[in-house]
Amino acid sequence: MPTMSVENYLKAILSLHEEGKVQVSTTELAKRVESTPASTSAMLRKLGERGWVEHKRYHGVRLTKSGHGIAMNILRRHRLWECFLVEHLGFDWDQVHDIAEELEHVDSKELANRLDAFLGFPKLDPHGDAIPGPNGRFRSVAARTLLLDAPRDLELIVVGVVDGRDAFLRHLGVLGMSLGTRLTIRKRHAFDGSLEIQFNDDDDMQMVSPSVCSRLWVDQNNPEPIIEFPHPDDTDENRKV
Amino acid sequence: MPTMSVENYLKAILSLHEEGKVQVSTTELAKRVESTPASTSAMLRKLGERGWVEHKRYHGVRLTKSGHGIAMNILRRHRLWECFLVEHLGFDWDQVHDIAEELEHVDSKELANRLDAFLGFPKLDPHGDAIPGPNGRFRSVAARTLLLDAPRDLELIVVGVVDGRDAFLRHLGVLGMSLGTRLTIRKRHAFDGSLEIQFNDDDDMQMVSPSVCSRLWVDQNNPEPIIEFPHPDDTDENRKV
DNA sequence: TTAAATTTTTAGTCATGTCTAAAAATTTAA
DNA sequence: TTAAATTTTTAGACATGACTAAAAATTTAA
Repeated sequence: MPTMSVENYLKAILSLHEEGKVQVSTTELAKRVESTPASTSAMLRKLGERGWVEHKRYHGVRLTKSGHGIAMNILRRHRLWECFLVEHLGFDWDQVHDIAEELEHVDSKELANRLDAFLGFPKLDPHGDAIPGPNGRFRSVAARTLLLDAPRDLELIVVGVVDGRDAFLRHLGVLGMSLGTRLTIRKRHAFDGSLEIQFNDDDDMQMVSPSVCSRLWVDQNNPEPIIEFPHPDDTDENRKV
Repeated sequence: MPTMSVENYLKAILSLHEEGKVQVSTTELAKRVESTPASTSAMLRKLGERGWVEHKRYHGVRLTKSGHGIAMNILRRHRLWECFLVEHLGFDWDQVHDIAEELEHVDSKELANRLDAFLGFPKLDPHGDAIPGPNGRFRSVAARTLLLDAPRDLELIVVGVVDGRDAFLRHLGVLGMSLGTRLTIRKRHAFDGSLEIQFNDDDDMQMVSPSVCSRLWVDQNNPEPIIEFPHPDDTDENRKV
């Protein structure tokens, strides 16, 4: 039932959450959706009334369970369409964003699920971002992926090294990483393949070279999303395709 | 640039034109777009101002060249998406209308053209309706199609009979058909495969059995649409895919 | 801690597109 | 041809979602 405008606001709040902001400020959100703080303020009141965000005047918003669910769904559809546009229609990965921005609002669970199946249940979109499953959660990574191959926006934990030489382990120490470090890939730089990593313990960002990333095993850290919301009857297992 | 609402009105006017109405009345149009005559009246004023329809107060509307072009484009996208949904996502042909109704408004010529190519430049959608090409005109039928295999909504001309027996030719006479008869398929009945045919000379409708349809050769009658509008630089030949 | 700067909200408009009710124009029928 | 019925348009509201300008609250700095 939410309008396109509402969906865009919820999606923008989600993306700011994903960037580490727990409370999202009105001005920040306005910038993200390309509107004014005044319009955003009005919208936040409405989103609050409908139970999609928690909003304390002058103190920013955060998504509620149901708001988070809606936003994850938009993100899912956006990224599935991006896959389709690149893999099947031959668009370049940098041309598809605006079109997916429109397609994502086409409202049909059935459509998203069938498209998902048609694409072979991809875990990553063409930009290397994680695609939420039909339950509104990011899909699990196959245990022990190389950091280099892991999806963006998913909290990971370092579980092993490919290369046990002292020099490499010392270098890891310099980067502030070790076994057990919790981190999230935030950006892939196409130019040299390096990743921008967020360390989840202190929220620091760090650039990591592809040669380091290809020597680290990671696994998905938290099966539960920060805010829990999935309905018991809407899991990966009993999806209707 | 037109809004979703405008697109829906133009599409509805087109479909009424296709059903033989030269001038479309406000009430009729209101019924088709599921709004009130008052809202429709207001919209018609706007469509007139923008040059998409010709509207004389109290006397109905008809599409202008540019309005016709826009409407044909929506129809094209609608039918291409229906093809995609049925052929690639495995929907039943009777489930796809509402979804295509949303997808058709996603505004990208590039997307439509690539989708068209992906689908193999189909001439018919899953309901047997003709799909307009990128130039905004229905595509030509391959010369001498069986009437049974011809697309809907395209003016055809009877050019031959498969079966020359007297009995068949007499039956044709009873139906009011002969070589040179101009007609348009308006509906396919899934139940028995019979077609509802509109005779373009007198606007009469007639039900024709599939056994008759499979014995008649037809060709496309008028390469030009009733209202001419294609731009010289936007033809089937120089399409960008 | 108080004044200045910043952020957020409210107030008031505007555009789009919808509606109902009433008025105006046209068509139909007596 | 005039009255009745129908169709179409206008008038006046309303909802959504955007904007600018101004007021209120909060944060920062002196």
